Amino acid sequence: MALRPAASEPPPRNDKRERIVEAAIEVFAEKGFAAARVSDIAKGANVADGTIYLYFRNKEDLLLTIFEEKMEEILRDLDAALEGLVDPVDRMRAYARAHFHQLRTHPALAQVLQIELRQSTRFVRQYRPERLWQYLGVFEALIRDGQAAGRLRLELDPFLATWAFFGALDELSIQWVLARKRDRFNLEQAADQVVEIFLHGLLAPVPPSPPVSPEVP
Amino acid sequence: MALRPAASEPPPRNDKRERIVEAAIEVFAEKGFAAARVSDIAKGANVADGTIYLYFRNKEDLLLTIFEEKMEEILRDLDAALEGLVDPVDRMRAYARAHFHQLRTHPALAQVLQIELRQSTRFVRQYRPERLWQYLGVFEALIRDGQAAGRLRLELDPFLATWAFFGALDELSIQWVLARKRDRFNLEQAADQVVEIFLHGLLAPVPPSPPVSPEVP
Amino acid sequence: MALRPAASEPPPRNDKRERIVEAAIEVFAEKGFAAARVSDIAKGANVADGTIYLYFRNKEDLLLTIFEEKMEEILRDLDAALEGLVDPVDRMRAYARAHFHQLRTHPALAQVLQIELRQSTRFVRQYRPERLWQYLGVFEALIRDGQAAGRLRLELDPFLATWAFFGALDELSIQWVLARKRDRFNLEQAADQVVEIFLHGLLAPVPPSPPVSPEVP
Amino acid sequence: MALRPAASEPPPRNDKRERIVEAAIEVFAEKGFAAARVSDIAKGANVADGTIYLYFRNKEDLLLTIFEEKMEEILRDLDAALEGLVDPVDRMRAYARAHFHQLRTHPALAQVLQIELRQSTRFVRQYRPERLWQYLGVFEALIRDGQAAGRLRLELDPFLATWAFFGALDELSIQWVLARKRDRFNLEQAADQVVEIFLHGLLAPVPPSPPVSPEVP
DNA sequence: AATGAATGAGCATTCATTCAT
DNA sequence: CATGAATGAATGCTCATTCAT
Repeated sequence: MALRPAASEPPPRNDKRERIVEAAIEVFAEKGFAAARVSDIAKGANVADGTIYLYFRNKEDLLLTIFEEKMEEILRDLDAALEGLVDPVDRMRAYARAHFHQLRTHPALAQVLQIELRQSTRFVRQYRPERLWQYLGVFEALIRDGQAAGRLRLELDPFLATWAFFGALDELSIQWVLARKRDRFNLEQAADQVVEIFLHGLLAPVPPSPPVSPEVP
Repeated sequence: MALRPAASEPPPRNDKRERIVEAAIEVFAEKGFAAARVSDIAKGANVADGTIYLYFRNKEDLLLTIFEEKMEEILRDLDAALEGLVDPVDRMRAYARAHFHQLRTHPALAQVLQIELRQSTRFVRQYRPERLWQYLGVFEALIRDGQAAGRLRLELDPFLATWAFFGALDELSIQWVLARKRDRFNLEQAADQVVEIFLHGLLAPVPPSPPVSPEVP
Repeated sequence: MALRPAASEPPPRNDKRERIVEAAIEVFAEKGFAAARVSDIAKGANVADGTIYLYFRNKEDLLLTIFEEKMEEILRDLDAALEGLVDPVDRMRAYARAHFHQLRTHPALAQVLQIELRQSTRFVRQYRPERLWQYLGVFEALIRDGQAAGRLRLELDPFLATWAFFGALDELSIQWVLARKRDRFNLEQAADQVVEIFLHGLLAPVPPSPPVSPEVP
Repeated sequence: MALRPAASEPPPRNDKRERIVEAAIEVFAEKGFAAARVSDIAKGANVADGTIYLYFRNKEDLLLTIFEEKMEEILRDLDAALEGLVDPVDRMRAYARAHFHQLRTHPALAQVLQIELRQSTRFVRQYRPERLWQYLGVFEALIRDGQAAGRLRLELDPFLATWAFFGALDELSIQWVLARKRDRFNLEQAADQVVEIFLHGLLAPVPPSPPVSPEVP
């Protein structure tokens, strides 16, 4: 009698649903949301077209589901990455690295979240992406904490700073995703530079006030 | 015999073409690129459907044309805004303000450039947006100049810094475009804060090195 | 331990089958044959979708079964209603009343037999509704008997008369079924009037031949 | 050289629309409304599928349009057939003959109006078939006039009588339409018999009161 | 140049039916 | 017998684009 292994992991309870989601990520990434055919996704998942509609209301629901479920995973990873770090500077760096690490390890998903999701009118216009706000909220909290601790400047609006930081990461992400030669891009280094900019700014430290007196002989 | 007035201003050489472009901006902004019907644009421009195809290859070409032509205007405005400013800091501030000023004065166009343009698979994937690079190039040059002049830190990659800065502006732009209550957002202030962050960073200035406790002998 | 009552009545030998038929009548009547989903019927009958196919070949077979089985009941009722009546006039009146009584007491079934059944291409075009002919045959026999007995006019084709009578009843039935305010309609009175028309016709009796001779003094 | 008649009738102003209607009648009659494919109709009319939607909202609209427009023609023909006839009996006979004449001369249309139209949920349940009421109204008025003139019995409800008469005609029409061997059916004769029944009823005239047996002393 | 009627490719979605359990 | 998850065929309709006038 075949014993199931002492339930270490629950067996893929919903094999088909999972396969559909994964296939959809691939197809959306490859062909774009609008051009993706439901039947392509079904083929990719090795199910019948109609099966998709047992699990998802329609094609767009599938896209939004990818966002919801994958963001949840990403949020968990982010929390794990920041765990134990208290210094805002450390947390900021870990945040940026986690963002880019996710990107590198799941490029198709990244493509979907970065590009395709925005093709959904409903997502961009009507949907309130709670998970995205949680994601940003982690950064915003980090800034507020840093301000409270006196480590970060009080005169900067945490809300603006958060969007600016996210925008910077996001733009670089998009460029990386779109870049044909992704190697040209060092994501880790990019993460560090962005953090560096946001921490210290672009300005060169004021040179030790060059002796004002002219070099007149 | 009707004489044309002594060409003081070039007569609106192509009235219809212009009307189509403007109508397209409005319709794309309102309904989104995918949902916008060519016949809606034609109606808005007061021309027949077929007329659009005398001036544009297809619907997407119309979108790309909006990008090309409007970016050209925007670039001219940007150049004008930076004219005479030499200090990288001044130029950076003027750049951000010009960016947001454009946004406020042409919200429908902003909506199209920020949101709808990205719905075009071709734009995002195949098109080489030369004009966008010019736009970014102005900022990149500014950084290189600042570095050369010793005003900006040399260890930062101008390319990364440019994308990061543009991403920050862009993200805030999107949020402003999508925000229902746009008043809640002060664009001028946002511009200054973003520049402030990129110049000085988020870190609070190191407190004037609290007397390190004297090297008491 | 729950004992079944000493089989006074044969236990509903096929509970499920019966429930499916009744549910189908309700669903067909409410949503129409075409719009009725098999799963709706299954839900109404509290069985699984697949169970329906253990008892019926397909959805249309279910409709035809309703016709067959219910017509059988209706025929029994009709026979009972005419039992003992020999005079063609009495039988005709009883026939019409039974027709409309059935209508009033089983409106959902009436809706199905009157309206939905005709939506079935197969029923209308290919099916030879034996039971319907039996139903009509009762009337036709009644006419032939009446003719044989000298009570009814010989020059009228019993076949045509039967269809005409049935058509009259049927049209009034449809109107009653479709009428929102069914009360406005008195079915018993309608039955009597239809019979009256078919018995005596619409013509006013010739006035007692007004004394042909002029009232000349 | 073929001269067009001095613009007596406007040339078929909308060739395509007309062709679509005629093709739809044929296809609906042949395959039934539900089974009729829009592309079949388009093919029959020698137009592209999409062209149908320039003239009709959808497939059902096409069906209802057939009803509306053809009933209008039929009503005109009916009026013409009754023109000049004043006696209710004459009018009744002409009505029945016109009904069946229409049937014989346009069997495909008859099939659609008799059978397919009833397959349209919307027609049967929601639509108020004004044209049908006009058609019936002609008969109802005829009865009222006859009653007013003392020719028809006052105690019969004109409304019921109308539906009964229409039902009789309609049922015979359906049988004729469905009959494979239509010849077996003599429509003119059927018309006359139905009228005969509705005028005089089925009852044999009371035999000249057989000498009630002599008043034997 | 301008028109707008006509075209027809293209695809998401439904739901009756099946069949492994 | 019963289940209900899975199947996949089948099609009405839209709308970007064309082209005869």
